[in-house]
Amino acid sequence: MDRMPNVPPASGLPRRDQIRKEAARLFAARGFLGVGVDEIGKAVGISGPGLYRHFAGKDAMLADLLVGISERLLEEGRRRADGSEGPAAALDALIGGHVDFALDDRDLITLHDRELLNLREEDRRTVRRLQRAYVELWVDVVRQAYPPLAAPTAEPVARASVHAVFGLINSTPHSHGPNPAEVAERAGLARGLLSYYFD
Amino acid sequence: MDRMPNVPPASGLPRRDQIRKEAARLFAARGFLGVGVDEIGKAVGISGPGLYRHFAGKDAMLADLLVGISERLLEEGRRRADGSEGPAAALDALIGGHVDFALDDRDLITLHDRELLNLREEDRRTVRRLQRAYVELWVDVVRQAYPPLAAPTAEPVARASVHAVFGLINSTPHSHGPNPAEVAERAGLARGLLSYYFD
DNA sequence: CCCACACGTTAATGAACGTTAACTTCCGTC
DNA sequence: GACGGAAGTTAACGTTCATTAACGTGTGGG
Repeated sequence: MDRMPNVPPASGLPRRDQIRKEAARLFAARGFLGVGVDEIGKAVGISGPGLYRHFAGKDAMLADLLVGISERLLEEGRRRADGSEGPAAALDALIGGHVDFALDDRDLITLHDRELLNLREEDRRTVRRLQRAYVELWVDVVRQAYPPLAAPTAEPVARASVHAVFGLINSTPHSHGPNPAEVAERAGLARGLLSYYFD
Repeated sequence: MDRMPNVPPASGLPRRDQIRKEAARLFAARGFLGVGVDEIGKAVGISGPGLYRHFAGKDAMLADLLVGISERLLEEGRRRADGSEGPAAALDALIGGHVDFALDDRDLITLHDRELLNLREEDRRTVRRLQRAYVELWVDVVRQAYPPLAAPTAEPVARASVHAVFGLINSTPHSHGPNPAEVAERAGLARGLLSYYFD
């Protein structure tokens, strides 16, 4: 019986990373439940069941993607905030970092808030915890950067402002292609939104 | 053979509206592909296939929901903008209207930008066209309300601002329960974001 | 009275899908 | 040079699910 040969990755990426990338692309385009494992396999040049050598299952792929992006957002956000001098610079660093993610990992940003409900309960808790910590980081920095928001009663306002900035930046992939000028504009808008509280 | 009796709607709503409501709730909670027709049927007190007396299929339910909310948003937005005196009042009216939708049809607002990709090509085009018209309405009003944004080069900024306001208002259902105070706060934030361009 | 029709029911169908099983191929190592 | 494990393959399994088929029931107008 003749069978298809075992052909190596052929790309520079390790197979596991290649799977991550293609799965993210497909999930973003048609939703987690709208994509079959055979299709993911075909995208990386292997058969569907072949994926099980690299991930425990389809659920595990989604969990890997969402936990990964959440961890990297938080980690990089902390690194940038800590490496900045003063709250204003920290805020600029956070904005820049988030914009970078929205550009480089556009698919993951899309999945990040759309496919949470397809995670196993435990993974969902993990991701939510990371997301919460990331928001907390932003809220702290914003309240330091804009003293009026430091008042206890202004906490919900600060939180809502942060969500508005996320919505603004994250809507980039939603609209047109990766237009750097437009993205820079959005970063400027984000600063503008927050600087409103200076008046 | 004994069978289950035919029991009438039992609720004040017509069956079709009852199905709309429950389907929206379930789709919002677990995603279009994550909900089976039997489950929707059970939620309204009939069997799964019984739904086919009211809708042509599961796809048709989603299409009905998304086209419906898009039409109502546009229609009500136009009514409010036309009924206002001056651009500033029109903008306030638009914000108020959108907030009302986010409160009253919270599930639909969630679905509106998450389940587009599960529509048949034709329905997707219809919804996108309505969404685009709604955004256009907002952009026009915003540019009239804030003269600096009327400049041709400021068009992308105006558009991004509108998306930011949507993100801000629509994130309400994402977070906690239906807290009127918080929603009012978000409406205020939305005005604040835009009034930034007055300076 | 009856009968047409709206509105249900249960059973069956057929396709899609995630996962497991059994088997093959290639390569680095002793 | 054998061999063990990593990384594939195809085939099969069991479920789930949307949809259709066939059949029943209540009700309002003739």
